[in-house]
Amino acid sequence: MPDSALIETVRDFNRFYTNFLGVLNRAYLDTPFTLTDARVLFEIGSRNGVSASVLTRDLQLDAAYLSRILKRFRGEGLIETASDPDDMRSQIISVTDKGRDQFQELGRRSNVQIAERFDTLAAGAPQSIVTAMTTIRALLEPNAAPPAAILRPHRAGDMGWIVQSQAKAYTEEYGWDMRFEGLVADVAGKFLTNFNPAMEYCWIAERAGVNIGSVLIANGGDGIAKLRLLYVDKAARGLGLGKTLVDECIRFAKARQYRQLSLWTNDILHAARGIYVKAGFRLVSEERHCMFGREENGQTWVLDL
Amino acid sequence: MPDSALIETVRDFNRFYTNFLGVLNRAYLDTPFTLTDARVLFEIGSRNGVSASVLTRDLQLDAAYLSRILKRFRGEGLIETASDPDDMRSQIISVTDKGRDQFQELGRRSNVQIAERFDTLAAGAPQSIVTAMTTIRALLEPNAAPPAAILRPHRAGDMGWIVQSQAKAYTEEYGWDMRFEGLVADVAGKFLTNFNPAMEYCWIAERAGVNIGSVLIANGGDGIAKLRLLYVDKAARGLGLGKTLVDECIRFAKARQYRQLSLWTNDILHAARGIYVKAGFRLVSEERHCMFGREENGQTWVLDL
DNA sequence: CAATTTTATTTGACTCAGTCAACTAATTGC
DNA sequence: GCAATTAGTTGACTGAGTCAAATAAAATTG
Repeated sequence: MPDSALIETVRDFNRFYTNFLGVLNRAYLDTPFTLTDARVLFEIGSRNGVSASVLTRDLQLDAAYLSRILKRFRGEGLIETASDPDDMRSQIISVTDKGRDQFQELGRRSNVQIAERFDTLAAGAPQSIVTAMTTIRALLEPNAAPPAAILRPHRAGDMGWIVQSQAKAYTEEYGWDMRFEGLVADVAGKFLTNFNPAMEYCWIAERAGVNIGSVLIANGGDGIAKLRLLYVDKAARGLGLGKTLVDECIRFAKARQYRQLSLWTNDILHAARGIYVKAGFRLVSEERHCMFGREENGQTWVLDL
Repeated sequence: MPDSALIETVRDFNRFYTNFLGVLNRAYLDTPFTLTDARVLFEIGSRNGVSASVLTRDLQLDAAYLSRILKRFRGEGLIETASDPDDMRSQIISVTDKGRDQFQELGRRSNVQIAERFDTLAAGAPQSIVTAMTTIRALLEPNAAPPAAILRPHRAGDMGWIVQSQAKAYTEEYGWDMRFEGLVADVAGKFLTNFNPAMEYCWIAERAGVNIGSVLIANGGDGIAKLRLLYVDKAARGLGLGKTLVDECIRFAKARQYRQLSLWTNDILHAARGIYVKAGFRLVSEERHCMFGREENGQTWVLDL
């Protein structure tokens, strides 16, 4: 549950941006088109044939209202419609040359309007605004074009991200206290301070510029590799990402000729344990503990390589 | 003149956000109020007396239309108006208790709506979105006053944020390597693992739901308090926040009857050192080192309490 | 396979958000 | 002192958008 300060900031921004858009959208008063007219024409012009019911759905418009807009556009020669041979109820709408000229003219006016508004801003401000807009768009609409997750090596700040994300997630999901965050920070700190790139590695899973998972291998000595800080963000679970991260660890451990891969987990982390079992790990010890405020069952698993 | 790719991105974002706001604003259909009603009531409720002409200007509304809204609100007992003694044409509008209850209810519904929408997002996404929104707002409206920063105690994830932010900032600003992040993680981990709330504390500076600074006090034994991990985000510098954080540390250390406050810094951190000097710290030792990849001059400062 | 339900689209009737013009009262500026 | 402007209100009106009912076509059900 996002905290109230965050929610208040979103609402404040929404009020601000409603006014901002209101000023921009009033420009349509200089044309015979309403904002809705423009949205419809633009959507038709951006697609290669589209049905009215699809427009109704995507633009959240009343079907009767859309019908009237389309009738008017047909009358003005901006669009043409043809019956859909696959569904005689339906019509396929496309834009005419005249219509394309019109929405391109609307586009030019909109471009000029934004250019004028942005010319008044400080140097560099437009680029920063666009970067921020892209961030908001990508985060609010992650499924729009779900880019593939990639695995990459860690870089500055990622250990902090691991600490923050796991602390928040496990405090919320299991009620663990700050000592858990302390332990994760300690593990992360030691990993970085003593990092040996020949035998150790950290993978970060990232999607659309946002971190969504992690795992690291540390050298435990005596030919034993330690798999640590496996984590998949709630929003990215169920996609096999955890398995991918563990598989990558096993591959790395074998390539570096470790003789064994070892890990400590808590049995309450069911999804993770399922991955370990399927990967061939065996349980070698377990003990009850209260390290994080709740009584848990810690377990050590190993995989012979 | 901003380039066409930038303009196109702005327009694309505006189309997206128009739809996003359209979905949010439709929530008002569950109340007898229109979106404009809500905007008016909210604006009146957020100010300590306001005139109709000011509302007309700030909300970009037709004066006749606003007049009707206000008449209806008066009829429903949501607002009350009084003549302005300085201008008998003008009226000062204020919200009644009933009106305040009403817009607080609208606010609650809006909060729930946004909370539900944001709960579906990836961990960290709400924070990133809010940061981006704050950036857009500040750049499009440079004359608006930034919201006040607050200091609060740490909670789950904050140590991770400290590690991440300082690692990114100092890698970028000074080229320090991962061992710096390792050290910060180690300090943070030990602080949490051994946390003693009677003698230790961590302050997080937050603005509009976004973390912007930190500092912590750890018990170094022998009556010595250690000031650690002082940090102010680049976007919040120059406002005296660092001094505020240090002052809070000194106050806490004195209240807990430590005999001395000690800290280790690097002289390249000029702003921080300036704060320490002004606070009365004295330099007791310094040594060249290469702990983070670059040759730096580490310094230990102390303040007798 | 026929009957029923659902979907796509259109048209009629209607609501009401918002605009424009004209008005009164008060203030400002020359 | 008077003309111009501002603050606010009311009357009349436009048109964006909604709701219901209609026809035609497709999908579903028994």
